[in-house]
Amino acid sequence: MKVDATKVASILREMADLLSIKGENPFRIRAYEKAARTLEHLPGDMEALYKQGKLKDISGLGKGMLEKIATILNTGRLPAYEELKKEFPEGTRELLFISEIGPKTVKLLYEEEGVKNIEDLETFAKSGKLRDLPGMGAKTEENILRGIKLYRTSKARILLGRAQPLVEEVIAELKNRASSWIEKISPAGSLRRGKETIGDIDILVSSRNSSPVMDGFAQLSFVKEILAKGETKSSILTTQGLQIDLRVVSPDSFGAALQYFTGSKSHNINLRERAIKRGLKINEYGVFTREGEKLAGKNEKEVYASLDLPFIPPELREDRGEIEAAEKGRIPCLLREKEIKGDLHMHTKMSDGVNTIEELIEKAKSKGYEYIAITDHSLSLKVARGLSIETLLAQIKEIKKINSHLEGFKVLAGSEVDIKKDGSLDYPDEILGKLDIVIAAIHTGFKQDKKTITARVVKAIQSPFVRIFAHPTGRLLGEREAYAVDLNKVLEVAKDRGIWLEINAQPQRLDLTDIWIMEAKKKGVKLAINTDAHNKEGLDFMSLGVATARRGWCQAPDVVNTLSLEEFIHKL
DNA sequence: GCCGTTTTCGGCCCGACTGTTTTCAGTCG
Repeated sequence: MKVDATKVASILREMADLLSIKGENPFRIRAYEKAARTLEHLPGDMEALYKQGKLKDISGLGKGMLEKIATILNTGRLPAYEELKKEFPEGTRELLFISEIGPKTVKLLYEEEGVKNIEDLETFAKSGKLRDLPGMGAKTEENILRGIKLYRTSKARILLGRAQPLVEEVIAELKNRASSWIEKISPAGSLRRGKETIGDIDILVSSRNSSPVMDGFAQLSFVKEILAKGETKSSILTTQGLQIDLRVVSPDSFGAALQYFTGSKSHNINLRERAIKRGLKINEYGVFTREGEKLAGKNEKEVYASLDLPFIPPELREDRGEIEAAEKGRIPCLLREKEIKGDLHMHTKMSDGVNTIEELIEKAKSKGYEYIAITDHSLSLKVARGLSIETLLAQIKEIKKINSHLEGFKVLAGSEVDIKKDGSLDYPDEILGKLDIVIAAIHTGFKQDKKTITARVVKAIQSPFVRIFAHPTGRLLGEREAYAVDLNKVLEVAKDRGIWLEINAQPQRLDLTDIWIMEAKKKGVKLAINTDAHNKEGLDFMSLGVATARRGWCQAPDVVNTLSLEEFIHKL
């Protein structure tokens, strides 16, 4: 049986939860959590890395964890895990997902009252007996019932592309209600780190008087329920069921608080451990000496500087080696959106888009681009009105004509050509040869096994006409898993053949993912950030693609569409 | 369970808010 990193990670994570219910040493639990997180983000084949002895070099994977991984790899089972599951029935772990309920409460409920799943809990709370347990009361009972309801209706994480406009609205309205008390305001949390999905929204404000800001926040038009309201921290639930946390600090702590609330959690833990080693203490108010003297806090730069580190961009703060890189002065100068000079993947109304080529040009020019590629769908993709050969030839002709009127801007005639199930391309070579740029992509047969689909992609990108492999994993956030393709193999072939991999900037795709972008960069494979726009507004998704690229440590030279028109033409 | 520029034992990030308590435990991020 083949066991992958995701499977091992989920076992370790489950063990962490069960150990916490058991009341084990919290640091032991944290070790399991960290190991799980590490494996979840592991690029490449875990088993291969294990066999090469490379896993032991990863911080957080010690002797004990490696033994467990080995046991799972060799036997497909883990006795320690099975023992734990005997102690606490299946449903008890799920109780942890209910807000207000933590490990202590689960243990109490299970051992004292035999509550072993959410249904039991609901019955027990409704009977009014929960309030009689030690440390519980009527209010807690009510909160738990609300938590159960929330859990059942809870929506998944929301897309970065949806969270961003929402947070802008919230900030605008908050400024409206408490403008004279707000000095600075900024999103924090995973939104600021540019993560592809967001669990809840964090906003930070600096103010000399928090009460009016908190009052304004509690009165926002989005508020369905106020979950907490204090001097420095308040939380609301919006009408759409999204949680928004607001923190207010004094201006001289804004940087420390922004650093702290931007996270990630493990980046912060690393930073704090570093502070301790230096005899310092770091919290959301600043960096302090043992004697309590404040060394930094006003802005993030001085917070990092007080720990002898250069500023680390938020997108890198994921505990993926950024602190070590910072120590060595190797924080890359990350790609900026204004460095993007073109967009190589978009659709017109000839296939499944809504705008004309001219409308797309106008929008692209307004973004300061020097070139775009028109890449409608190909022949056999009927659902997206793929272009017949005749229509494609007519489009190429039209583009030529348009180009003859353009100065300092060029439209490339392209196509998003389907990779058919056998790996062949959807237009004959003589047609592909007439195009300026060919993007190959998979739109059917997602369920092929790893070997088949990898061979299919490899065959396609060996075509001399293909320049870009689009949305390489095919995932749709919240809808569809990535297909089974072996990206390590694809990267190897792409490197050999000089194929560019796409970072598709559609909010639901953001594909390649940050981890694989890092891997592509490591292997020397160039990337193209494209919006795959189906209307002209869609070109604005570029910022999401850039954020994802930044999370993958990309610099301008890693991305082909940062090249000027003149330079780019030579690469085709 | 992990880890080491106070290194093989003894630490391990830190504070706010709530609800239950008469001083704090549990949860959360």
